Amino acid sequence: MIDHENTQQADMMPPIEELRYLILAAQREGNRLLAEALRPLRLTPSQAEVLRVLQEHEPLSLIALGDLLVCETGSPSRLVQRLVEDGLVERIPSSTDKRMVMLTLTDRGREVAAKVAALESQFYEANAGLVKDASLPEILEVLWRFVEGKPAGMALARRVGRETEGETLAL
Amino acid sequence: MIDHENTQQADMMPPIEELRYLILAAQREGNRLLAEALRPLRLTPSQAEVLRVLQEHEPLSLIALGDLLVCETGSPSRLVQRLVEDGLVERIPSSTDKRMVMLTLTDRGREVAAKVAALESQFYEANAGLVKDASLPEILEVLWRFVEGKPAGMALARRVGRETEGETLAL
DNA sequence: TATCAATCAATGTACTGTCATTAATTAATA
DNA sequence: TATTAATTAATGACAGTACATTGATTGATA
Repeated sequence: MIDHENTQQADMMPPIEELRYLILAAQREGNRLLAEALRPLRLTPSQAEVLRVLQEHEPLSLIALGDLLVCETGSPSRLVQRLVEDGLVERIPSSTDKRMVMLTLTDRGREVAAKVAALESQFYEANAGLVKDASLPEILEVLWRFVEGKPAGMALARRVGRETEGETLAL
Repeated sequence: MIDHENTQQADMMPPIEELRYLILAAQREGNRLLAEALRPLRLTPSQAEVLRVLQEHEPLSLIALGDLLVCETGSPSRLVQRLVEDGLVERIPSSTDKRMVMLTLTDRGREVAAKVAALESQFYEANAGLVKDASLPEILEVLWRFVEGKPAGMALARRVGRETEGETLAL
């Protein structure tokens, strides 16, 4: 008999569905924690990601920034706009290609980015205990398989630090 | 010497940060895939979650629904509003408590919910291959540890199907 | 019963995220 | 060179998400 609808264990959610919702839940709650930690800096998690990416890769055009962000797919114009208004990021029209805008951190942007990095380190340390070192690689592997080739996965692939090796990227 | 800032492997992202962004990326891409699959039904993933929860737990007040949703924290008034407008959900003012509104699926809502369930099954089957059965329990455990006690985690805990056992819940 | 606190739903506000479209510019091709 | 296609950034539209507040109702307490 097929365990289809109403057997003894009826409404038991299948583990794969459980995984889907756990990923959703973890993302939401992680974001909440991070948002709270970032509030004193008056930054949202997405804005913080922009600062951190610029910190490590500036100068970047809008499209190049977008290719490094996990938090957004399209062109992050509006995300950057607020950071410019807040004096953390500077937009310099490219002289060679009049379509492009080059983004750099202001001095204040650099200071704030450093604070973000420190906050994030704290956050990671606080939560490192939840993951046994042994299981971490397996978890990473599964998640990588799911996102590889997709926009957010490709953005992350460009950022995990294998840039200098150059063989796995093929941008 | 502490591997602090600029050694050989300088900008290597720590695995815990990699995990954070992988969870973000997986959530985003999963949502995108699901949104695409749901488009023929003219439903968003959040709306689909409401239908599925109602399918298994109706009737529900708005607040009780909110306590079962992973996709949202507050009261899902507006989320439900669209489903009512589309004729999938019905709102019946409670007679015993005039503050409450009881939500049920319409006949069409039940049909659509069944289609959603079928689509989701397809989605899970298509992606089941990514997870080795062996590693799934470990992954679930890690994610559970992270979300437990938090709103989204509690919502999910109420839904994974251990309701009838009753010992792990303590709502 | 009268008062106060808690609960439920709704709503305002701001920001996020996705998709589609537009305008300007550059690159490719006839 | 002239035309067409592709690229870059910006923007409009819409739904989602978070947090705070409001108004009505109910429950608890004096």
